[in-house]
Amino acid sequence: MSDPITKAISVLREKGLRITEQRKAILEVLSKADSPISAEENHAMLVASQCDLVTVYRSLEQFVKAGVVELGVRENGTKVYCFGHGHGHHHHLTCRMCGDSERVDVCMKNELEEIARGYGYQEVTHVMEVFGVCPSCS
Amino acid sequence: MSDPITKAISVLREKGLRITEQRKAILEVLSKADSPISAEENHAMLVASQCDLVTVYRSLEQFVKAGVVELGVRENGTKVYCFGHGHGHHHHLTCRMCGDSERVDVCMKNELEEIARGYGYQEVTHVMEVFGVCPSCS
DNA sequence: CTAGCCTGTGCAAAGATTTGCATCAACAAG
DNA sequence: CTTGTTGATGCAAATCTTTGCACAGGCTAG
Repeated sequence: MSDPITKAISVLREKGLRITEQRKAILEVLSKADSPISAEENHAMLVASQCDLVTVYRSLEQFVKAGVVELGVRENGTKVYCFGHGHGHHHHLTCRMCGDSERVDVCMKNELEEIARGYGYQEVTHVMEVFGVCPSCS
Repeated sequence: MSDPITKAISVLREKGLRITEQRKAILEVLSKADSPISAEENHAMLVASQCDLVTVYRSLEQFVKAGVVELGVRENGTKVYCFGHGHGHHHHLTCRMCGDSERVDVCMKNELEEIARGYGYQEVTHVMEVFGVCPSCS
């Protein structure tokens, strides 16, 4: 049960999503990546590209909605995905040269929600990504 | 000189960028918008679509690099642009229903740079967007 | 185990954004 | 004002992502 994939699958089941070979393969790829990856990269890493690229896009979107996968953005706007690894919401510090990334646990969630409430906004969410040049690339 | 367009133009000149009719038109549209807008929206608002959509994409990108325009992201990943209005770096609280947005002057710039430096990262930048449902839409 | 419902998948096509390349024109120098 | 350099533009095409639709297959109830 400590296996992140097994865990993700049970969460998906709870949410009423179906477990298919394609989705298992996509999760498999995600668990092997050590940095957040895009839908295309995920598809390329599937053994023998066993499923359609469109399915990867759609599945990742579902995983994010279900809360088992975290969504991020590259500096150029590309969406990237990674496992939450139990920490849930978090952010990344990504190298704009090599794409490597570090987990950043700082977050202004609370401050932001307070400010938003000040403007009368409800259901507040946010996206944040940090970019730089890592030691190896500078 | 208090005119944001005139100001933007002089900055662009300083940076060695050329001032064309197309770019002036794009800045004009940007100055009229009261919320950040996408490249496509900007193009649609150009009188008689006087320039190619591709040019709008490229020009906005240049404006961001030159620092006269701020880049944001919608919740679905679309890039949006707005004038910095002299406040320079800032963020937005955007309604996910109607697209209206408020300027948010809170920013963790300093904390983030410190953290990034802790990992040995240089040239740190970040993107942050806050989303919610505004009073009129809820 | 079987049947049926309804989600998930693949294909095709639309839509959004980026890139390559030849031509055009802004700007600096003379 | 004229000219040359070099960045900017438009068109076409490639790339990335989303959407529509018919069919296949996961899961629940019997």
